Amino acid sequence: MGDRPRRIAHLDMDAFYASVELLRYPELRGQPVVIGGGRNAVPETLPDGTRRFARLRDYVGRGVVTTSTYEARALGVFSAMGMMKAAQLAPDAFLLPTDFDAYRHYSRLFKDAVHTFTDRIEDRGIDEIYVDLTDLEGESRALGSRIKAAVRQATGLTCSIAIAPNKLLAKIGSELDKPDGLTILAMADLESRIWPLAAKKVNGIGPRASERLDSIGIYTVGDLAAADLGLLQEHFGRKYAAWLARIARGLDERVVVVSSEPKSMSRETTFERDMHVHKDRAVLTPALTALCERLAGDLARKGYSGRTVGVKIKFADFKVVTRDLSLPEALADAASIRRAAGACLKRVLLDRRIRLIGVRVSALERAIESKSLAVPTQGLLPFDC
DNA sequence: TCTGGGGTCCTAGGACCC
DNA sequence: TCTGGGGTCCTAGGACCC
Repeated sequence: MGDRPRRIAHLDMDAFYASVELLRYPELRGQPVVIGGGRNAVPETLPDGTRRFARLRDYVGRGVVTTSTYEARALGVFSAMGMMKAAQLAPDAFLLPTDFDAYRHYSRLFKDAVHTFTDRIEDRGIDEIYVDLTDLEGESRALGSRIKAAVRQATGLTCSIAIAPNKLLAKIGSELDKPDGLTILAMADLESRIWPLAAKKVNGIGPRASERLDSIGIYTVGDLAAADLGLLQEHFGRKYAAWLARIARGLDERVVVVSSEPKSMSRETTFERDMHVHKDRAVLTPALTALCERLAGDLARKGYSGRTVGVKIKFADFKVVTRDLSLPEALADAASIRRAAGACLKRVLLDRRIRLIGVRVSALERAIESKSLAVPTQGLLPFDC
């Protein structure tokens, strides 16, 4: 193609899960609503046709908030917050269960709508995408408006879009005018619009890096741009320091990746209470088997097998250990995964109560004809020790 | 009343091979 | 009695993202 400057859009659906729920339950519009309850949060339809909703104060368990409406966010309730803590902040907020089938449906609708403009789309999960608009005609703002209108037409939902010279700036930009935002960023806007932002607003600067930046007096992207490279290298290593220096200048060459193959698939579960390795064997062993069965179902449905099986254990103190086992041939069936997982588990010192167990299959290959591979099962099953 | 589930990528050491 | 050096695979842990 030509040497036109790149034009990259980042599109982010606004409060996606919550907004999908409001399509279904319009009477909750304008209310604080939290998504993340279990089956007991399913609304009850009364004889007169009105619905009764669960309230956050009624929640009991170890779940976290998946999404909340802007009204709930105003009360301090955000994604990933423990539900019990959220219930303290907003006891009267309405609570709904997650319904991933519905969210996947709307995800398909909005992505299909954008596909009518271009196929240069990178999937970034259920509610966001990058779009390479470089080869499209039209001024950025007009193009952005048309895409937003198409998404709204297809789904009834709003999204926020930023169009910028690269993915880094587009991603940051889509947050700047949420919800229902449209932001156009050029390199010339770096100093006025990006440098004032907290460093952790940058995709790739998480809680740990952010904390360490704070500790050396770097709070904003502008601070980062002004920082001495040597200082950054001392604290973050050569590679990450170089990356930090580049992003502070708004530089990012990553391309929009239109298709990719999965690298791993996994299933995990957190128990309602921490499990005792011996006393709760009757819970743990079937739970592990069930995870292997669900994982085998995922692999079969998507047509993959894998050569490496791994287990994950999170103890009551939140310490996580993993064990991997690579096999001579790819496998995909539940019994083989279960045997390999059992072999992995024997290498874990199970000396504390267990909060979570998980199973993963990686080194994936497209399963033409997946063979089941016998892993030697000698001795006791895990948890039976 | 803390802290889910499904992913990706990076690092780093050791084994093993040439 | 001096111990080089790639390359690749495997494993474990951890940061980060949605």
